[in-house]
Amino acid sequence: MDESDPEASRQAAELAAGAEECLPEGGLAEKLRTARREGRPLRVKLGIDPTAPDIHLGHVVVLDKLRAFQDAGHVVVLIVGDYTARVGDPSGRSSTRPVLSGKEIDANAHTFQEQAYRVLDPDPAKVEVRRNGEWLDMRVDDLFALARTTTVAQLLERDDFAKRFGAREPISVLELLYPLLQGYDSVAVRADVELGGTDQKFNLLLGRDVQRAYGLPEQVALTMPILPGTDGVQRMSKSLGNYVGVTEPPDEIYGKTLSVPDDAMAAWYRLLLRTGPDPELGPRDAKRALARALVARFHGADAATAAEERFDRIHVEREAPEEIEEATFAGDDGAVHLPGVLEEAFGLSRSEGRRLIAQGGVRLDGEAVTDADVPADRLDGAVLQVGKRRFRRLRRAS
RNA sequence: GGGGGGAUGUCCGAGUGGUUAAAGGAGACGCGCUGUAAACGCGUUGGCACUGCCUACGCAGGUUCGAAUCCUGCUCCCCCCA
Repeated sequence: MDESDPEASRQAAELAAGAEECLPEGGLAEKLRTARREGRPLRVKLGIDPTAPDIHLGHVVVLDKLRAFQDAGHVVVLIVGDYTARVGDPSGRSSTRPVLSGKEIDANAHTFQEQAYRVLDPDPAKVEVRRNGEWLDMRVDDLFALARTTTVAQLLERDDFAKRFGAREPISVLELLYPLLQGYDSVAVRADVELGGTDQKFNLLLGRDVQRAYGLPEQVALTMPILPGTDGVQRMSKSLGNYVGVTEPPDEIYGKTLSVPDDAMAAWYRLLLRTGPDPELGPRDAKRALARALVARFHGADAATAAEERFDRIHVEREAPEEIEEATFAGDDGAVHLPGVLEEAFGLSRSEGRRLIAQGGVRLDGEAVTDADVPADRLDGAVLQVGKRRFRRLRRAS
């Protein structure tokens, strides 16, 4: 390899820091040299799925890396997978995912972009947003040409395909086509680098084959480690419900972070803060510091301090928070049936409310309620609490 | 074209005529404990002003004193052979 440009090698090492893999070996430095020679920035691609627009911390790991490329003067190409989404999810075993309308995709793409810009530099010179419908809405001849670039055996090498094929589980033809379509995106936008989680490794590498088939230079595939979700085991994902969204309020980000099992804490530190925990701190304080740092990142330092204070007040001191949302209840001067109030205030079903009362999970001004019927006088102005973290101040409806 | 298998509660999954609102697990929720919305233990987990009633096992009918379980038709899914 050409070592005449140590600057490129240095920048490549810096950009690949924290990545799981950066393939091929030396490819990134080579790309940087080429780009410099041609006097242009690298085009760094990320594909996004417009069916689940909310960005969570798992995305942030990849977006942070994109940001690093931007800061080094390169251009990020976000590809909204509108066309692939319109086709619908082919694997839908139990229920077919509803095919999104153009309007929904627009709305989702907009939301995604807005949230992604909390991490990315929104400077139009540094980010380009494209829809793959621009080029995937192709003629059948062109689709045939694309399909010819790859064999079924190649596609079946992908781990999850291989497993499903081995287990005699269904794989639709459309699913097999997905990696090709994604690869064609790289052709269309002339990607120099494509990012993704480690689960994307196959697709990113196949993109190289597709590019080569179209006579284009092959992209570098850069994969980032997968962030475990709040359960500490499975990858963070919206559908698994173990995610922390970047637009969530400070208290949610703080609390959810504290609920992460200790085992996963090191991964969160490494992937989200790019440091380790302070070795002076015990696990509890290390996790609190992590939670503060994450809230501060998306809401500012003051919000982080405030979120911690509220958390301590509710969970450590077991007191009601200072500010409580109000809820009204209808009642004359007699007894009020509490399950109805719970339904009104928290959206619980009445049966659920009854159960909670029976289990001592409902409190009025800190005292457990034992009877489903409560005098109206006792409710007005009182704090109604369900479990540890749901509070409402009651007001009689006038 | 032929043959076989399947659709059960939020999810996975047992149940093949009678204490079955439906085993078990996961998830969720509550209580206790605590270092926290962690871990662990216990409990709850269709709806309804609830010692009762209503609605539920793909959809629509039927048989029966009685059906998730049997029959008929329909819809959808999977596998094998060609």
